[in-house]
Amino acid sequence: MTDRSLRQELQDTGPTDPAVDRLVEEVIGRVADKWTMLLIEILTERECCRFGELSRACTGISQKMLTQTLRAMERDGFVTRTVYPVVPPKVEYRLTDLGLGLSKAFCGVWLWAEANFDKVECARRDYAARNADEG
Amino acid sequence: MTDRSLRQELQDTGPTDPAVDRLVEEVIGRVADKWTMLLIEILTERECCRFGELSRACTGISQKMLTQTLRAMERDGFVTRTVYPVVPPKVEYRLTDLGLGLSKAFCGVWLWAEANFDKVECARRDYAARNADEG
DNA sequence: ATTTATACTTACCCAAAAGAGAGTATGAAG
DNA sequence: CTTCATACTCTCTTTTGGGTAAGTATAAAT
Repeated sequence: MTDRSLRQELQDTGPTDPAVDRLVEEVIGRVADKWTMLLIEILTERECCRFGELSRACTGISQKMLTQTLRAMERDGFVTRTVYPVVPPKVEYRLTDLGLGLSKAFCGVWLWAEANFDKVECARRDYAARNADEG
Repeated sequence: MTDRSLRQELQDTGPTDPAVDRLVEEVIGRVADKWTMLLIEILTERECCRFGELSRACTGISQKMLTQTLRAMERDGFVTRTVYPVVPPKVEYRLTDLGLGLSKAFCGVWLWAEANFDKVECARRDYAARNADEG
């Protein structure tokens, strides 16, 4: 894809109504979040997860953040939350179609990150070196 | 793309070295940010922008945040910053190849958001209604 | 009777993020 | 001599993010 066609693809999606713009940006702001992206990736790979499983898979997340992020994802329609009335409690999370669509959209970002994280590291080293000399 | 092939596409990218995982997640954490995404989109559409132009295009951003985000983007190698030694100052920002690649990766997310923000709104209404009754 | 397991919820706290607003440099225009 | 333009930078304050730890419910296992 060329720069030109990319620019067009972004512009051809509509007459960019400012109200729609705000809504789109709100959704982006909500979804462009590390934990949300990670959880969506995990749920894409494992399909169906209990709370504890997600907790173990999502390295570094606290219980609080996990609960909080999952609730937000449920509210936004990305996951379903199924509570089994047993003791001890059992709750299963799985992606909805909407969540799966988001997962596909994120896929490109993950692939880009996997392919380019080394370039980012390089850029940081260069920047640091440049600023040590001249800055 | 089916669920199955998406899962495979995510898994086929390598033996998932935990060290690489952490680096990838760090980059994602850095890049999955509302302002970064917005600025990359604006710079994709306009190609070359001065500070003030970005400030006007990126509704709601403060000067401080704009400077800060642009610096981080420069450090990570997504934009170049060209300073013209004139008065009043003139500084131009434009995407690097790396930044353009990221822009393409984000493209899917923007298109998804434009196509699905209404479904998210729906989901939120449903969730609120459900919790008003039963919660 | 006590422990265990699970998925939370609540309360408290700190650090980091982010906004507001003033200050800076400087040459040209009036 | 004052004003203006631009792209910051600095300081101060508020807001948010996110961690820790304790509490809850309850049936089954010991």
